[in-house]
Amino acid sequence: MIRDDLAERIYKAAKKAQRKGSLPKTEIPEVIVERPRREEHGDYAISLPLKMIADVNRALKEAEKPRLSPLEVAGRIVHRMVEAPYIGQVEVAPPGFINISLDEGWLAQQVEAILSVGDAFGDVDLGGGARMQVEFGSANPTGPMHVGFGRNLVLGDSLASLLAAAGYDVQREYYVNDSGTQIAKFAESLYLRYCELLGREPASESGLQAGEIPEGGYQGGYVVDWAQALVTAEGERFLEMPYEQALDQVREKGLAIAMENIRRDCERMNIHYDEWFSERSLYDPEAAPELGGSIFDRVMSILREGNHLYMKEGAVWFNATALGGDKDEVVIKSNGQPGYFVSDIAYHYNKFRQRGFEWVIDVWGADHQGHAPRMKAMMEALRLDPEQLTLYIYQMVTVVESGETVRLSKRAGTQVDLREVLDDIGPDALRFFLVARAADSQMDLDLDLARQQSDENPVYYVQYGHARIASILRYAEEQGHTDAGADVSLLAHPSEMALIRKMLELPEVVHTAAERLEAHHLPHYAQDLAATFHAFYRDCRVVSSDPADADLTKARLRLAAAAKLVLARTLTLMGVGAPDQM
RNA sequence: GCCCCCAUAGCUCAGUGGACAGAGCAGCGGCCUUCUAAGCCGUCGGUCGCAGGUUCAAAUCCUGCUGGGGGUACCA
Repeated sequence: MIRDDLAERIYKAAKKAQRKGSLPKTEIPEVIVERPRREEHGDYAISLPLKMIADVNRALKEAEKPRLSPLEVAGRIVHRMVEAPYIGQVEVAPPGFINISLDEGWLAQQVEAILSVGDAFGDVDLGGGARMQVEFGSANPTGPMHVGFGRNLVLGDSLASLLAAAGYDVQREYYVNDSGTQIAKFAESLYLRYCELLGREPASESGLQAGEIPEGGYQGGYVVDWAQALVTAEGERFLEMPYEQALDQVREKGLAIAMENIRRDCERMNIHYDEWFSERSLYDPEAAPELGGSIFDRVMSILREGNHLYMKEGAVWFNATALGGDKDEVVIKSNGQPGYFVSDIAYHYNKFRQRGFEWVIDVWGADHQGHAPRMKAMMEALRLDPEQLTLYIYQMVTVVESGETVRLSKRAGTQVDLREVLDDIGPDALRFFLVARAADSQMDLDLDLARQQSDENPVYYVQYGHARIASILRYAEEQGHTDAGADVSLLAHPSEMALIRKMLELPEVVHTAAERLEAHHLPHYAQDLAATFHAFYRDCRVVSSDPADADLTKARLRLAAAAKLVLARTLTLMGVGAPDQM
């Protein structure tokens, strides 16, 4: 990448200046190459001289030599710089910057370079093929997916795409929480509604009261709908069997409906998982025959052997505080049921020890942030490096409708379904909206505003750019133009150069976004790129009817094709469609 | 109380310790007889929450304060 190469050249130039005696031998800080805001400062700016100046003058004073200005330091570094084909102008600017512009002849050739790389343009090698997992979107399968979870889905999926582009071998996984208290409550609620619809009393041993969703149960209207589906598909047969058996079967049916809903929503969001991992399998000895028992059994014995467990008040606790956690955590509840935390331990044992992921990212909402310290303690207990697990926390989405904050609870049935919003504003606009905000700032989703502004969503601006290029290419073909034998060195117009420059930023954006786990850079770059294309469109006629322009037309068709490719890649990284027509 | 995140234009938000703080939307004024006007051009709009500190340089780092969100369960 140009940015890294430049950094190295500057570093070497500074070293050489020191060797040749034009600069004193001070320590050279890391060379940071930035993209200046202002055009007249070139394509890249280096402020190294300013960072060095204090040390340099201190050393000069000790040697009883005259002081230097940062500008002079910059000049002496530049003097030792080795040329490169991509380097155009190199300037020093007050107070002590080194500004570098790309060579325009080289820039023009990059159109061919981009086209030859094709769909892989934008890829960088940060990961070196390391096997990793992004686990995201793992909503409890006890109801339809809530719109707030859309943020989880979109951030997780875009991160996965970014990391794949950055050279990691990425696996996308959904953790199906198909065991535990929530599922049990959900099954009871569903069973109760089922009885109601059939006008029957719940089985006496259920302890349920007709018409009364139990404490902590699910009140949402969808439970009635799903119960109705059970009635339609299964009739009354669940009432003709013992309660325990009926509850089991109702739970399985309910789970299937919930998962089908979730899968459908993911499909619509253009999210495709490699694996749907069942929590229940952690307790199933047959799921891990090589362990000679369940994964749960295995981690319990590891924890026991590591002296991480103790008894208190009838429950088994994990001693997280001894490993730097903030508080201890219940592993086996006093009723004998395993708590969620032990599932997490078993799950991560499976991820790292059985499946061998080198790096795992769990995408969590801020409402789960309290678990982070215990998760790190868990890694220690499993004798794993805590650095291998990244807990990626995003702040909550609050939904505002008619000027009021909607209280969101799946159990109370007051949530806004993801599907509703998908129907309103569509997946592309929703994805773009959700990915555009940094994960650590909370966001308000004003549904009225979102509906009203869905036509104004910047995603269409970007997609329109792509469609416009497609249209130009179609038109060119109709007019009998091809880009065969094009000579891209004819490209020299400032708007052509600007477009090529912008395209070349994609690898840097991918690098930065992947390194910092910040997907929100993508939509901002996409808008920039589209704007640069629209400016090119304004200034440069691509398909000319004048035979004298035939060569330029060919060159510009190549440029347009490259721009189309880069726009499409950027949209794809966000999971947003790149239409050829609007 | 303690822990985490946030506060930048009317609104929604970008902004690697660097040069005059940006974008979209909203507002105002222009531009279609040639490849898509879902576009382009111009204009209006800022005590970067407040107060200190570090630095040659702070929206950015540190401390305190104010305001908002989340957490602090044998729920997940």
